[in-house]
Amino acid sequence: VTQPSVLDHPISARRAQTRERLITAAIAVFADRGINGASVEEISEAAGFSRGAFYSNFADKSELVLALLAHSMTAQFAAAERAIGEMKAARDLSAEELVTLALSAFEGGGRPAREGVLLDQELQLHAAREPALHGAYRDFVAEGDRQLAALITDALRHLGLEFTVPFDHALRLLAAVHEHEQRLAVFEDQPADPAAMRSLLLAITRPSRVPD
Amino acid sequence: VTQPSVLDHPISARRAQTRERLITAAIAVFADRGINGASVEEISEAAGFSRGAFYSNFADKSELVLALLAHSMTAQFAAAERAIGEMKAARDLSAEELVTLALSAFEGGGRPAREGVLLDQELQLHAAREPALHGAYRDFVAEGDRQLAALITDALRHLGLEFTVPFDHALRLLAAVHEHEQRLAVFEDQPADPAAMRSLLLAITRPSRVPD
DNA sequence: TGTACATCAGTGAACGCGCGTTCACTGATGTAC
DNA sequence: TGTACATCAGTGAACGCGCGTTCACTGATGTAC
Repeated sequence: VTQPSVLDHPISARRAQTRERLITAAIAVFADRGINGASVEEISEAAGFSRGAFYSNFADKSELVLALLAHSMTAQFAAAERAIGEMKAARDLSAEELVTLALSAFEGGGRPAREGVLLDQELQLHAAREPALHGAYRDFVAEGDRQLAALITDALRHLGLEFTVPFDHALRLLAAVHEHEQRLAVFEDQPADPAAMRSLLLAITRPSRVPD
Repeated sequence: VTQPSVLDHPISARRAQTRERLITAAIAVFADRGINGASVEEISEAAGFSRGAFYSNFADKSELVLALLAHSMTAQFAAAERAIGEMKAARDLSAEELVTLALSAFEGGGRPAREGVLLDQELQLHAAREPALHGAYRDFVAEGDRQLAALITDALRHLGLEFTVPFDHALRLLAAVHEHEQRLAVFEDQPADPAAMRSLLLAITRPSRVPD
């Protein structure tokens, strides 16, 4: 679903920067007010612009949401790249630290945890309600899974482990548990407790039979 | 957090019924419009009343949300009871069927799957944004976990299985995976694929050493 | 059982505020000579 | 480099709609004798 931009002109650097600032502001405002609860005024003001500037850059509020989805995707991929790098550099991490590191890249694309979790949940709900976004959201998830698969494969090799269950099941289990813990952590004062994740890892991995 | 009702009078049967109809309507409207996106008019109309009736029964929209949270809790507990009954009656279910049966009682309290999932997610997000609701929501989750623990204990005994990981970790893993699959199913046309759940169960259970 | 009155539950019109969106404008940036 | 003009990006006032909430009212239910 390619949404035509407001203008077909090549966008100037100044314009791109304004858009970027509006999107960044929207992330924060959406996270704490909700997509429906956030007003165009709040977003514009948080970005340091008037409402007019908003409408000069986005056809309407729903185009912003679309842009934000795309932005989240990009941010997530960048965070994944970064995580791969960190993982390769890390030498003395435990299995669940390594896996949590990998997974963390996939919620909120490296944003503050609470904000990223709430925004993702908000976007998911929004996409669920708009049939037009179902396809886009599925692609988003699928691509995320693909990148996550690469990361986890690396991590396992690095640790000398292999899964005792089919790889794609393992992936879904890890993602599910990570998401769940992150969501509950929003209501706690301390960060998420990694104990359940550790149990899961112990249960679904074993030393690799084929050392490299 | 005990919210005082609009009136302190004992509520008449008629009044109770109106409240009930408004709450039922609100569940459906919240699920597909979002809590913020649903108007008092839509809700009242769906229940077959005027807006005035709404304000005769709830101080304002946020009191309705509170009532709905309480209602969800009650519905969930009732569904849990029912699930226990069904489980005791069932004789020839596989392990993951039994566990999925138990878990299903805990999302949406026996409502249509899609509606229940969306509403729960909506309530969670709402509670996350209102610091005043954090405590109530935590209690809600804690009580749910307690009931789920009872259900799962029964199911395991029935199946002659025990967990290979600490019981409360197992509980969190099961809940996490179930939630995750339910949420993804909203975007698919078919119901959730139980394969990942099956893998999880295989990985974290073993035949019980202490037969009864 | 019937009548007179009091209270209750729900109606629907009205109000005012905030929001999304538009638009005539102005100051900033870019271009041509 | 400087001036004249054209285009672009953002401003802020204005508009109108929909929403939450209020309230004077009416028909329904309950009570007393």
